[in-house]
Amino acid sequence: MVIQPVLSLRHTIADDLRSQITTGVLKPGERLPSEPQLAARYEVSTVTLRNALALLQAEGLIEKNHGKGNFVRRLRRRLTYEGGALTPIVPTLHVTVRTTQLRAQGALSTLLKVPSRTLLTEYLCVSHVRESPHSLARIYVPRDLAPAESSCHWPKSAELGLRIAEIREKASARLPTPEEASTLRISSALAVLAITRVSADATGRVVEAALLILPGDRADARFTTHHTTEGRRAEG
Amino acid sequence: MVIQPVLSLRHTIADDLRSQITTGVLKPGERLPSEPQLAARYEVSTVTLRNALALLQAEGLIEKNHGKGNFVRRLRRRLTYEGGALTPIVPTLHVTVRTTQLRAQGALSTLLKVPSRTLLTEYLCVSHVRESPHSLARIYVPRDLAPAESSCHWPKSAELGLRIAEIREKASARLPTPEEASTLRISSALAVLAITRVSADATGRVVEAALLILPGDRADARFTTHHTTEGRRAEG
DNA sequence: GAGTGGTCTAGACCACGAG
DNA sequence: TCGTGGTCTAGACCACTCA
Repeated sequence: MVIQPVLSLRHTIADDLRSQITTGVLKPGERLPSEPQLAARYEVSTVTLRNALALLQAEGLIEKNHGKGNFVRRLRRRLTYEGGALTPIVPTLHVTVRTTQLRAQGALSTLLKVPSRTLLTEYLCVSHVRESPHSLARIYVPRDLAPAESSCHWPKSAELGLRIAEIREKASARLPTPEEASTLRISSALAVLAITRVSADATGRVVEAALLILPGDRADARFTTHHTTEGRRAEG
Repeated sequence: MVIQPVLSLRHTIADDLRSQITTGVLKPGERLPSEPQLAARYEVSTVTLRNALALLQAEGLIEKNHGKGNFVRRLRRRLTYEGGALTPIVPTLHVTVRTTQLRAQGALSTLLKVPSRTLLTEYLCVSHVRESPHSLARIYVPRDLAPAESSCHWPKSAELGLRIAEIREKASARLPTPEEASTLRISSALAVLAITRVSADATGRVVEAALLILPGDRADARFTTHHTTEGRRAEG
């Protein structure tokens, strides 16, 4: 028995604006009337109107720009991260990479199964789709496995992939940190898919660990598992 | 260059309360002072204080109860959904199941690859950990594959699992619908992990489709992929 | 400087829970 | 009935963008 409360004002307003967006009355890229104007139109306070907009923002329908206005988000193609694949990000995207040298420590050394203070190379990657940031990745590789000259891209499957025998991926949903939100230019109320990916070679040595952040409104992750003849059990 | 703005009041207050929770000054299960009291203590308006609490709520640190107060959430063991496994939910959990007969339609018939109006059995499952709801699943099975007498549990691996040759899982992050939030007793600001799982037999026939909702603050999904000898490519 | 969104205030009134 | 959180108001002032 689900109790259905009377819709609050902000939900009513959000529903109205949502239908205007989905029916095309408000077009992608278009600027909404200013908040005081909308508040007057709906005869509510600006606070209530802003609460309504916050709902749409969390759905990824509108985008707020301080000093400029609220805009209907252009429909972005939903991208799919392919789990278990040998390259972490769809290679057709434009990617900005920053390489840093650091030493393993805390959770990072646990993830990579290396002692503290082991030399690592970090690749900080921001992928873009048409000028707008799309996903964020922090990739860690033990220093002795990272090609020395890779200053503008991370090791490709040709370099590291052949070693990989097993990939473990852990997916979780959460809200972005303020840094992630500003890097990806998303609302901090929009859920992100956080994927921790650990790749190991045949000996069990971890050759790569990656932390991927995908905005929930435009990215999925897909995983495929094959079961041969009798159901093979996953190891505990 | 990340711009670091001065922390807003609500963030400052949230940070203070967060540290009180993590250091144990506020203990799990404990009730926080009332909102007017906290507002007076921090010398802010109740609106601002509530905004601070909303941040903690989205992190899963506190729980709001209308008419009772705000409570520190008891630390719940983080559960892991095992991707690719032959049973959709950890079997040790207590599960409430409701069975319904319906006909395929729209997205559902696409998912199951059956014509519209095909007879289906729906299993609506709510799993519990110690009296509190933990995850939500809607599982659909073609009627002719569902055991007729299964009124209180869905087909087990012994019944359906042996048929399964391939499992495809799509994971996405979003905010819960109001219904999901009230069923799972979570804040509607807390991200959930939504997993769509389609299992097919060796002939490619879909034997089960499941929609799983896992609260982001207490559940992960884990996927393991093995690559034999030379890197096997995933099919497009 | 004009217009926009971002944050905050000091209240009001309603809905829920428990005694 | 009383204390709690939920929603809302009508302002104020600050920060950002653009001309």
